[in-house]
Amino acid sequence: MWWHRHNLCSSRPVERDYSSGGLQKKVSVAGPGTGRGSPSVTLVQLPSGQTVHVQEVIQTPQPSSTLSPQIQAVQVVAVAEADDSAESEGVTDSQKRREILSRRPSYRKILNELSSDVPGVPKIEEEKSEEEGVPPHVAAMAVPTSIYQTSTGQYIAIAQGGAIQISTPGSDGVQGLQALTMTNSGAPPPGATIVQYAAQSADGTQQFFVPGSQVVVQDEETELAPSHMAAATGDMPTYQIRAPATALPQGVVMAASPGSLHSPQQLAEEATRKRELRLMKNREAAKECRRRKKEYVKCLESRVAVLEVQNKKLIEELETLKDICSPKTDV
DNA sequence: AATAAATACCGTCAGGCCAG
DNA sequence: CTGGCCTGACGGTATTTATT
Repeated sequence: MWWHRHNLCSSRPVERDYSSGGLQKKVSVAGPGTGRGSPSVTLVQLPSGQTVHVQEVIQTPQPSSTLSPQIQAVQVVAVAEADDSAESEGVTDSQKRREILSRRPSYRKILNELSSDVPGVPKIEEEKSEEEGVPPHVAAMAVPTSIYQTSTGQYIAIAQGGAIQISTPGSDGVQGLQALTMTNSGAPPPGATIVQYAAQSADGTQQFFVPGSQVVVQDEETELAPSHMAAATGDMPTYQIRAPATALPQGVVMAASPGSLHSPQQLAEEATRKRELRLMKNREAAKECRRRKKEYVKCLESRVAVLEVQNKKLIEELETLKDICSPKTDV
């Protein structure tokens, strides 16, 4: 069990919720004292119910150490104070809590600030690393206008210029990345099939039928269109992109180009598509955010370890100096 | 082995922040 | 001002650990 004050430099009231599996364990931190020149004292409520005073102490610059002048240490100066019920009651309501809570700098910012102070601390890259989701790969090839995720977890991105990108997320990143360019920029014939795509990858064969602006992406498990499935074999996943029919099976993602919306149904479909896209992006963002948070916590924990060692050394040094300055006098 | 508790992880929502 | 990004909060499931 661990708990931190995440933003060591923050003077705002924060509340940490280390909930897990429906059980909530909270560390409530009330606002620090208002005294400017003196160290600010903060009330911290531990999961056990104990309330402690936490005093923030500005570290003095130590050129020979790994500390930076901005870094604040957290010092527990009193333990087991009686609970302030009024204070804890005030934060139970979700609405009130949201009002109390305020934004803190992102983990990337915080960690980068730390890393600029401490050479040993690695920075969080501004760009996503290669093992992160689809967007980096998509952006590397073409700016996508539509991104779809199939029920099998594969991503399909269709760019403005007609490039189609298929990616299969694997355990350590996106695998089986493939791309093709549409050649049917002219008037599409009535019907579904315009472009067929079949690619042999490590995962198997993939097929695509691209009918102009409005497309349907689906996999083999939900529905098959035998007339278009020239190369569909076995259990290999198959996607079909074609003009939308009437009813869509579960798992089908509808898409329409923004310029061709007419009926309320199309508007609803567009809204659904936008929502799906937003959810997908947010999903990826949440993953990335959690990864950064983990990295940040690791960084803090390593700093704690370093500071503990340093503290120990300083105490030993102090004891040695004491012995030197005041040698025992035998009586 | 069965069960409970703890922990880890995920997707979604809400809302603040910020560049354009 | 707005759209996109980021992240806390929440509720859910899966996995691990402790207890009986």
